[in-house]
Amino acid sequence: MTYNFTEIEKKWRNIWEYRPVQADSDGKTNFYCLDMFPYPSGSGLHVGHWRGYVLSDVLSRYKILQGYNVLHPMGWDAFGLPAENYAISAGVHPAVSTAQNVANAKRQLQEMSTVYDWGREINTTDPEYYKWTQWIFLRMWKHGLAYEKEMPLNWCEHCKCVLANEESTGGVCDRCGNPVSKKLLRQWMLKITEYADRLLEGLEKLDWPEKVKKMQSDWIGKSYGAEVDFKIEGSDKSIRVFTTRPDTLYGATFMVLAPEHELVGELTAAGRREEMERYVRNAGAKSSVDRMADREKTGMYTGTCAINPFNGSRIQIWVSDYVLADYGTGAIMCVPAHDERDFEFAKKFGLPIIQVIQKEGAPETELAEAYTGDGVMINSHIFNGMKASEAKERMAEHMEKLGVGKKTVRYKLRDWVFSRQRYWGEPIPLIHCEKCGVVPVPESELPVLLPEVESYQPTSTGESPLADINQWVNVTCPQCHGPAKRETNTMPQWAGSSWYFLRYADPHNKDELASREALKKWLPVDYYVGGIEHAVLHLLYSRFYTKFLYDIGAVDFDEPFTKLFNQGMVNRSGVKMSKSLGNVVSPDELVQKYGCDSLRMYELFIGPPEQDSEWDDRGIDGVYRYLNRTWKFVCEYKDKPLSADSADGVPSREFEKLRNKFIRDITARLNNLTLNTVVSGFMEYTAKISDDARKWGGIDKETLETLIILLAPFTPHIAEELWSLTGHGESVFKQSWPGYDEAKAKDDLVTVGLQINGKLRGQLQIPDSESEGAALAAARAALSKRLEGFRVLKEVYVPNKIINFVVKAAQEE
RNA sequence: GCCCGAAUGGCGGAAUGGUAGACGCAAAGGACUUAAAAUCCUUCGGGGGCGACCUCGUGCCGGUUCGAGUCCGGCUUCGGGCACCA
Repeated sequence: MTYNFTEIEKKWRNIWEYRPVQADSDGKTNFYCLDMFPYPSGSGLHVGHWRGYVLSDVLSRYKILQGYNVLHPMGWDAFGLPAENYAISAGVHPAVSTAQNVANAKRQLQEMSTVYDWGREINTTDPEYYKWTQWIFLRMWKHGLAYEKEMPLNWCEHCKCVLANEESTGGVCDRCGNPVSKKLLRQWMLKITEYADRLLEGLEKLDWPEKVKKMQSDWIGKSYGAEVDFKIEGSDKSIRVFTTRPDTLYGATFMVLAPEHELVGELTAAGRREEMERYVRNAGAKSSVDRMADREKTGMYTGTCAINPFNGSRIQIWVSDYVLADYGTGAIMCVPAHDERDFEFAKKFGLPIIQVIQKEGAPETELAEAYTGDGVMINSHIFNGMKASEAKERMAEHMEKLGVGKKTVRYKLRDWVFSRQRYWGEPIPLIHCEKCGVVPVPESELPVLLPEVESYQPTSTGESPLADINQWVNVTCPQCHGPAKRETNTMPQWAGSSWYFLRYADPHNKDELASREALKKWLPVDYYVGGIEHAVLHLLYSRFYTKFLYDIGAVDFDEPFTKLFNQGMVNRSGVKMSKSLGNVVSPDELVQKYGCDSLRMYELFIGPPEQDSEWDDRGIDGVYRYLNRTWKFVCEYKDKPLSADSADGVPSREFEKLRNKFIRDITARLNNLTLNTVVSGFMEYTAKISDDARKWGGIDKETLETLIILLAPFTPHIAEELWSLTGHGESVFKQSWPGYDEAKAKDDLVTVGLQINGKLRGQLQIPDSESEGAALAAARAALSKRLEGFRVLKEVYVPNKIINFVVKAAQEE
């Protein structure tokens, strides 16, 4: 009587394929449980991927048993650099390698027996799918959200491609880890900044980890301040700056322009031009990494001055690369007394420092460093004596009155660089006509198919490989029918994943991205499971897309994911599993050796789901042994109900109590998603009822069958087989999640800890309903020896928990 | 530099302010076996005692409380995010 998992798992996988475990009837509450879909890499899935998928599968199966109508789909994010880079390194066409990788990953997922609805499988590289990816882009273009711009962009020489701001972290390419440089290119941009405020406000109502919300709001980076105009001496022009500290305006003793600022050439005095050009060129050539690593301030005086609009003093205009061209106005007013960077710059170049805020009670001495705290205004004319925090508001109003500035708001968020110079992506459905300019491909002609080519290697020129395919590039203009050329850049990997969750609701629709009805039924996503690495990429882009689709009336909700859960990574030797480190554990062998149920349960047992965990090859033995014991236990006792001798009812009441308690605990733990403790709970409970069954020579049917149902979401095969062995013809997933009765879960006797001065000194078993007086009397008796010679100052009684005597030695009095 | 987390046995980890170390791994001893594997039983934070027991113990220093792994203040170390955003 051994547990033959190979046979059992094979058997049920086959049966489930014909009769998928999927809730189907209407009239139930709908529940949309979604995994972040993977890009199908060549190395397949490892045990780290399984972690999230097991979690969402357990949750889906639990909801099915609770009677929900569950949508749990899966698909493939198959366009983009990772897929293309893999294809290039493997020397095969991306379409071929992608298809292979999808097939392999799908096989792995099916070996997990996840309840994915494969009838809804989607693939971002399917023309029927990317037709709608292109459609959304066209709608954005028509609404003025997509625009073309030539500007210095993040360029990765290794990927030979531009990167979005979000894809360049710490000056390094998010994809390949190589340094990013700036390159002047004409690119398509999406005006995500137009949604900055709504993307920020929308976070409030989301049930997401605080960490992710914070990362998004930091990324959007809203700051309140003022724009101020500084007149240029000897010119009628002025320089506009953005500052969050209008209260420090009297302390502005110089200005700095970014090297890329448009006025740099004009303001540079004749004798300094050559040197300035050199400085600007050097600054532009620095990679982002160098620019950040090399924090020593450099800069050059233009030879021109501006006028401080409040006190009329002449202040020098400098150029330095510590000012960013693409934030604010690309120019700043510098208040060295109250800004660390300005202080450093002023010290280095001998520029004046005027303190305008004094820390309350601090002596009036020269500043050794910038003071950035609050305080009282000094050297600020009529504002002297005011608190700086209040002066901020007053002075902003004052400058509005004088007409030299106005209150404003700025964001760190930049527009989204949306075009890529690579082959393996959705073609951007636009046409460049010499006469008509940029013309959209008519919606009726979508999708614009990605042409089949022999050579898809990236070029270094900043142009897509598609530019070489003349017969594809050259078209007639849809408007004037004259000669025109297709846009040859493709969309970034994020395009297809920014809306895929909508398509699952209605994956085969040929007329719309999804029908109103289907969207209404399923969206927004109730539960979204995935890694934290997409905190500001995919999750921000998806929210932007959803808000746009809401605005054009395509969907009637404006946040796509109601609840987000980030599962922790699975590490090995303290580092992330990755193919390049060679520390990847493949689930395939483990399934072969221990079975899918064991691996599923071990993935949960390994640690708290939201925390990173360390993979231990031997740990899986524990759950494997547990499942074997459970198997033997059920098989041994399925035909041994409690005998008639136990008619006094004691054993069945005991089982009833244990059962109700366990259902209560497991349900609570499942709702909390503390799934590691669910597994330990099963181990303890099964051991306990096995012992009792042995003790009494049997176990009641309900207790045995409840165990099987409760196990079903976690270890579906063994549960289904045991369910069948206990004489049921219908799937265990047609059962209902068991309820419990709090009254029946109650213990008659409770164990109470006995303490003296907070230290444990004994235990006491008392009836649950014992009165406080009786409990204290019993406790006093139990500790009588220890209490001798002490005076009891206080007795603390916490029912069902603890009795504490606060005492003092008699002779101390 | 700024902003988040985290710190508990040999290891993964458990513990609504109430009996710290559940559950599992590893290790040691035993049973079964010709033997091994598998399985089952026992032990398993440190120190002390023949012993029922005593004592110390949740990164460090303080505080609140009858009682702190848990709450508060100040550190240390590690991990993550952002990083010249004016």
